[in-house]
Parts: sequence; C-alpha cells; structure tokens
Amino acid sequence: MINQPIVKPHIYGPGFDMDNYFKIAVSVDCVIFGFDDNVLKVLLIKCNLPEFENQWSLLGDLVRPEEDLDSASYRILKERTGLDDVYLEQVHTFGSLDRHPKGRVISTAFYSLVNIRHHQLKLSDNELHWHPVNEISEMAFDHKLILDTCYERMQQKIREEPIVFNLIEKKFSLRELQNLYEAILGLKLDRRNFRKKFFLTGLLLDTHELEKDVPHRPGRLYRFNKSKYIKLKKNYFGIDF
Amino acid sequence: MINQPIVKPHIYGPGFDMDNYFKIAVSVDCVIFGFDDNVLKVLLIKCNLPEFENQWSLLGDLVRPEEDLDSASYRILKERTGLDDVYLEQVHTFGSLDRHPKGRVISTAFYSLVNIRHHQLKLSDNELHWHPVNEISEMAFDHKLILDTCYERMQQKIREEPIVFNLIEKKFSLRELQNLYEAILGLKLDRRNFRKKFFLTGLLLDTHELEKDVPHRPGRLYRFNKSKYIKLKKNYFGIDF
DNA sequence: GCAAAAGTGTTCACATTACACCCATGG
DNA sequence: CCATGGGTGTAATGTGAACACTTTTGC
Repeated sequence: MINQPIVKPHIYGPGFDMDNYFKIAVSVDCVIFGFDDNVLKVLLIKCNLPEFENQWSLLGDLVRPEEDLDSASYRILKERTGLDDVYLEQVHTFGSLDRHPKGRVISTAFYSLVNIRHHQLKLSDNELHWHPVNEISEMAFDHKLILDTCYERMQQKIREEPIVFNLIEKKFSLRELQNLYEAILGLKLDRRNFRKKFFLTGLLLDTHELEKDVPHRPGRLYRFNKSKYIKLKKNYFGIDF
Repeated sequence: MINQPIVKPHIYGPGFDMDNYFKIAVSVDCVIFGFDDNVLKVLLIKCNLPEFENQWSLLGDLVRPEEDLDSASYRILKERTGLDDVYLEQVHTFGSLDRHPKGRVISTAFYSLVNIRHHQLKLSDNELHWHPVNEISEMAFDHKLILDTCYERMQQKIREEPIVFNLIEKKFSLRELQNLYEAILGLKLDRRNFRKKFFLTGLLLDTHELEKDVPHRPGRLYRFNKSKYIKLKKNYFGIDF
C-alpha cells in the first residue's frame, strides 16, 4: 500500500460543501467566580450524566447557530444568575477527542466575575452551588482542568488590571479590597503598601462614608473610579486626544 | 404573547441527542512566524474564494473528527512547511456569525515559531509567501484580527519565556539574538543591558566559535541551553527533587 | 590606519519592600 | 480602659536604564 496522504475537502478550496462535512458540537463553559465570606468561590452545578454521577460541573451549553461565543456565555450567565452586566473573558478552547462521553464536543472556556449578593433569587435551583475554589478536587469532564486554567488566567489578569471591582459591592473598605486580592492570589499582602499602591493609581474615590457595625474603628468606604480607569486604558494605547 | 425563554435541549440534560443538533464547522488557523533578513515575517496563502479575491489568508483547515485542535494545527504545519518539531501555542477562538461567507465556522487560532531556513523545499507552492508582519494591512476573513491578536500574545510571551530560539539557527551571535528581539518587539534595546540580562539567565552556552565572513570583528556564537531552561521551568513550579 | 561592530562596568533613578507608632470606635 | 483594626511615613534594598571606552577584525 502506498503511503499517500488522505485528501479531504479543504475549507478554502472550491467545491466545498459545508453541510456534507462532519459534525463537531460547539459549546461554551463558564467559570463564574464570586467572593463571599472572604473566600473566592465558583458556581457549579450537579452533573446529571451517569458517567459523572454526583460530580460537579461548570455551567455550560451548546452554542446556538445564531449566536456567537460571547453571546452564548452571556446567555448562560443571564439564565443562571440573572445578571447581564458582568465581566467576561475568553480563556482557552478545549478540544480533546474524549472529553465528552456523548460524542465530539469542543468547548470554549470563559471566566466571569459576579457579585454573589446580586443574584440570590436565582439560586433557588438547588442543583446550583457556590464552592470555595481551593476546596475543589474532582469535577466532571475535564472541568477541573478548565477551572484551573481560568483561575490562573484570572490571577494573572488582576495583577495587570483592576477587574476585581466586579466581585464586590459598589462601596467597600480597603480591608475588604485587600482581603479580596489575598483570597484570589493566595498570599498575604502588606497593609500599608497595598493602600499606598492603590491610592497612587487614583482609581479610588472617597465616599466620605464609614463602615457600620464593626467592633473596631470603622474604615472609610470607597468607590471604584471607573471613568478614570477607562481614560487610563485609552492613554495606555495612546488614543486620548 | 408571554415572554418566556426558549427551551432548547441542554447538553448535559437527559435525552440529548448529539446527532440531531445543529452543525457548526470547527477549524484552526495558524499564524506561522519566521525571522528573515532581520524582519519578522508570517506565512500566508492566497485566498481563492471569490469574496476575497487576491487577498491573503492564514493557513488553516477544518478540524477532522478524529483529531484534536493541537493535532490539526500540527498537521497544517507539517503539510505546509514540512516541519514537525515546532513551537505552537493556542491563543483565541473566533466565532463571529459572519466571519466566513460559506457558513458558520468557528476557528481556533494558534501561532507557531519556525526557522524559515529549514523548510525552503516545501515553499514550491507559489501561492505561499512570507510577508513582513508590519507591512500587512488587509487580509481575507477576520484574519487580520487573528494575526494581530496572535502577534500581541507572542510579544507578551517572549517577555516571559525565551521561545525565540525556535526562530533562529542553533548557533547565533548575540547581535542576531538582539536583532530578533528588536524586530519582534518593535523597539531598540541597549546592547550592554541586553547582553547582561541574557547572560544572567544562564541560558546561553558559549560554543567557542566565531562568526565568519563579517566585515568587522566577529562575535562569539552561542547555543541555547535547553536543558537548563527545562530545569528552571520545573523549579519555578517547585517540582524539582 | 580606519571603519564597524564586539566586548565590558559603573552610576543613577525609580520602584518595591520592610517595618512601628498613634488613632478611632465598640464593648 | 482595653481590644481591634484603621490610618500614616521613612529607611533600605533591589531593579532597570543610561552611558563611554577599549578591542578585534576586514579592507
């Protein structure tokens, strides 16, 4: 037998008929991060496939023909959390042959940052649950790998851009903000240096309000200076006139 | 009419039949970088769709049912350049509804780094051509966007890891190495600091050979200390015993 | 001996880290 | 008045940027 390469229709070649080509299912999976009780958490759902009985999986769904990948992710978030103004970032596409027991499914992974407090109502579905990120070991499919990949990417990202504000209330104390960074990065930060560094960015607006009901000196509450952040981003790319 | 959400079969739900679901074609596109004549180049092919007549496109193909995404990229590289030990990194998946005129195609973009000199033979296909990255304006499909995305990611990556050695000969002078970094990053570097920084990494092995046929004092030739690099990576993750 | 690039160290500015004391509030 | 965390500044250290002169080769 002669060792000849199999010739298949090329997508950019003439005579290519999309409908007669094979099928691979396309899905998205969302790693939805939340922050609660000073712990970083992720929203998971009980998997109902017999192959993964009693295991947890990410929230995902097939991509519909009339929606792009981002839209599919936003749809899932909206359906599951009721939120629609969330931070969303694409991370990686997972395409191993055997990653789904029902057939060939490739899945594009996104992570998003939401405020846990803002969607309590939708949590009625008792198959949904917030899990501390650091306590998750096994998951259905390759979802542990997806979770780890997204978590690492998110850790990287918060070192570059202040996306964490999506996880907390509009008004927050510096202590809360620092707790958040420490929970995400998994390390302790110096309180004074943290404060100094953040003020230098100019991204914090003093609300002139104070914490309430704390058993110690109350801290000031701040808001995120979003417009300044947008300006800074523009300047960084040199488009500000 | 009641505003009720459309219920579609859920991929993880019971009774889901993969075959009866819709079809989205899955492809990969490769941004193949090379370095020649002190210029960063990318390998493109003439697009033969009437919609993009005379425009250039990336090398890509549909993903076959029996191969994963990485394998598809390697296959394309092998087919087009004859190389099979190349650096390859997945970057992003592009899924806009209208990105392909023939139908719904989502495409996962990879970039790879190859040595232009090592595959001259396969370039016989005169539809293939190396283009200086900085001289490309228009491309077929959304390929300019894909190229830009991959280029930015690659620029980021070489600031963190010495993947550039995939682009040059085994033996090289420091000047060549610096030219490469300057071409990729698009800026001038200080010769002395560049030299200092690289020697500190310990990733350069002196071959005790010299450049030849240069009209000035010849520089020393070095090799990349790959085993040391692998060790460093392991140590970084704390797995070295 | 001249042109052209190789090879080499030191200084300076800036950014990051480490660190200690007083203050405001609730109980 | 005491416990708890809020609020502030300074010194030391490390890192990256700037920079000039001598050396070696080809012509």
